Amino acid sequence: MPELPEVETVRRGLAPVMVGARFDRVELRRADLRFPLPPNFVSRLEGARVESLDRRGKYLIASLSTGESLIMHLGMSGRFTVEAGATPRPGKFYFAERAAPRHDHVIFHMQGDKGRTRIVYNDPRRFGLMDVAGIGGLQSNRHMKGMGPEPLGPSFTAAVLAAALRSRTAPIKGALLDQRVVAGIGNIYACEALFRAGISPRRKARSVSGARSARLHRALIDVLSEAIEAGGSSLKDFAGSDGALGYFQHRFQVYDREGLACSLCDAPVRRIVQAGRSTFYCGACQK
DNA sequence: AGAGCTACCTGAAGGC
DNA sequence: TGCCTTCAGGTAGCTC
Repeated sequence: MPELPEVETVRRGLAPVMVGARFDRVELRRADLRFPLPPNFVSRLEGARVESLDRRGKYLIASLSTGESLIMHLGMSGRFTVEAGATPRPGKFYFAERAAPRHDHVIFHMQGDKGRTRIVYNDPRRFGLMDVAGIGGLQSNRHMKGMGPEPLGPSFTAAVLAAALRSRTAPIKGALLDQRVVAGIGNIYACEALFRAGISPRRKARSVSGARSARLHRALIDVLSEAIEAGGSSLKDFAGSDGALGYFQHRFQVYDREGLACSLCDAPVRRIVQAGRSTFYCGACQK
């Protein structure tokens, strides 16, 4: 489901109920997401207070009062829902309230100043993950290690982007999906940024330098910023944790628009497969 | 080291 | 209606 803008939207939805609140109880429906949850997952969280909720690439990171960090990734189909109020009794009432509890895998019962909330993690495909990094262990965590710069942070410059692309002979589209080049880009925003920059997704990554890399750098920042402002993109059932739908999908210029007219030149948008994934682009506008 | 491929898992949508 | 195939916002882990 989510790329950087969607994860940021989720973060903004969760922060008000998580930060400052305490894990009163952690309910595991199943402990095998993409990976098995780490040892003592529940006991490491219960009783801890959330000091802050941050995002790194497509990961959410809750810093805990214990000094440990809870790391969360939504995979393709992960979703958080916030429910206010006291924990309902299991049974009819609970299941009547939620549409599809079948894939509710982890439930955080939070106790905050203003009352109790349930934060429900639902993930049909179970490509998402949760991990806990020990004190001081966040940077060396297997999921954090080697991740590229934050595209909306100060360390992501056109020169940094060009340097990361310099040694690569494979197509630029695939390089953008490599989280070591820049963090948080997925299939949608890779396609959209390349369109905005007028760069063919088939072009060798190392030939994206100079003015081209500057355009791509700008396009990545612009498209991600605009998507965050729009609350992300809602495909299928993606919604922010408050249930609100993002609307950036209405502004896609190429993604999922095969055969439709390019917004710049009217040529039909093409779809090709690169590294096993759909790429959408305008053959006339992108060189 | 880089690049390509498979695998993980479920559900939706389309063809017949 | 139902069966089958294809596709989906990600990424780890394997080969070459």
